Amino acid sequence: MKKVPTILIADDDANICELVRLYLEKEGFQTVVCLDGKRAIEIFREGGIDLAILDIMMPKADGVTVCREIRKESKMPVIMLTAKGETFDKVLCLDLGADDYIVKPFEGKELVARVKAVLRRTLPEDTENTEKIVSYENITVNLTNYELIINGSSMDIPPKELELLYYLASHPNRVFTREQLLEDVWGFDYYGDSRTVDVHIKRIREKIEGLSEKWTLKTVWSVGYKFEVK
Amino acid sequence: MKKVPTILIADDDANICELVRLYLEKEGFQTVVCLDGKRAIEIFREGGIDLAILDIMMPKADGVTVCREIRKESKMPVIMLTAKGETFDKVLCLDLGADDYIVKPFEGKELVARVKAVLRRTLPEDTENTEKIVSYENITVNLTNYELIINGSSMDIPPKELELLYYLASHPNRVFTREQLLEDVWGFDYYGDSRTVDVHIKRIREKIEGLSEKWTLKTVWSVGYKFEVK
DNA sequence: TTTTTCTATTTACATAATGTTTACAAAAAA
DNA sequence: TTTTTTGTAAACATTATGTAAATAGAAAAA
Repeated sequence: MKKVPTILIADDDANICELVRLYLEKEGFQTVVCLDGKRAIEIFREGGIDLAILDIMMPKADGVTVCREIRKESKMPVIMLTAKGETFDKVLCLDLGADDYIVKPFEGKELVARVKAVLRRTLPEDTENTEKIVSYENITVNLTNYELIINGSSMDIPPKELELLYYLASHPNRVFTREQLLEDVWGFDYYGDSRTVDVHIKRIREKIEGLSEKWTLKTVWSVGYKFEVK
Repeated sequence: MKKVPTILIADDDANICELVRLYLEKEGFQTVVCLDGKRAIEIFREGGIDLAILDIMMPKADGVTVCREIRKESKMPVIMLTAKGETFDKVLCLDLGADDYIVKPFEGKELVARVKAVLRRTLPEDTENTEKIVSYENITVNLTNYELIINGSSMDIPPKELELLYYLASHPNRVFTREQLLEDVWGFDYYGDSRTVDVHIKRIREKIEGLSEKWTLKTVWSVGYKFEVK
């Protein structure tokens, strides 16, 4: 359900690259590393990058140039890396369109926090503006606030059940196989028993069944499940 | 329809004052100049100042003292001026609450850039200068006076807890992750343990839970916390 | 129809994931 | 100094999740 962000790391110092890579991968991010600015631009153009960490001082094309280049073509978030004492203007940096900057030497904690903060501010903007809410008659499934409201009162429901319900409800009347649900709700890299879906469906039903004539969680024999709306 | 920011310059060296004044006025800022710390405090108290540039070494009251005095009463941005080689601890400086510091001798470009950067970071917050008060039924969280009033009587609560409560209460029913709360309540440059949030939530709950049916601090499993209002 | 086979539902349980509380140390304020 | 606030780590508690097995139900075959 949640894609792992891929982060481009560009620094001519291989040790720094390695350090940053380790910190980020420990947090579950995917990383791509390169040692000069020219290569960084190539990788960026190939696509698939969610955030770039650019050293200011790099051979072939410095961080400022790379950042400017990226900004010409995209709003992808950028964090600049700068050595302490290096002549560098942080204002220039932010004016360039960089989203944040980190001064070397830095702590892992700080790096990770800044990366996460920038991603939170930039990535979710698409999803934050389109609130993840789906409603029918007297039911509202709100994935933004993790809320399930039926007949005006909010109900307690565990996250996975809510996600599953939201997924089904946001594609009303469409049947999904257990495998599809596992892939779409649990994630492409989830390797588990498809009976798991059944159990979750049951648990959701306990909470919502009989509360409306207009909608229901229906079993489609030998196929899967659907959220049926009349 | 943007008001021109007024900047207070305090330095015992009249030449420096003049230099700073010229740089800033060239950029369209309004300025007020004074030569010692005591006068700086007076001018600050008279109001109308948007940012102060304070030399650390000044007669009557040094920059550190002035900054501390200002911080007692307001969040007005402050930039410290320090001579190269002067014994000075930039950490102390920022801990004081200063927003930035500039080492003499400086270039006009740098000065202007830093002033603009600080204003950009701080002014927009000030524009939300409507009183920071939020109320529901029998609870009033007042961040302006650091007051928490429930059922008409004011309760003792430490500042951080109040800030957290205020933040949550001012976005009712919205879930925040621990990371978001750390960033928004503690500040973007805080890199502490996210369990810290839990502990603060617990401490707030000890003080406010059970005092109303209409609102509560709710845990949203695997997500974070929210201030729920019915 | 009856039987068989396949599929879904339910239950119970183990384990994993997450939240809460406590205790204490460090930092800040009084 | 003493007190209060704040942050951290660890023990503890709770909730969620996934799996397996037992049970029930529907469709297909005899």
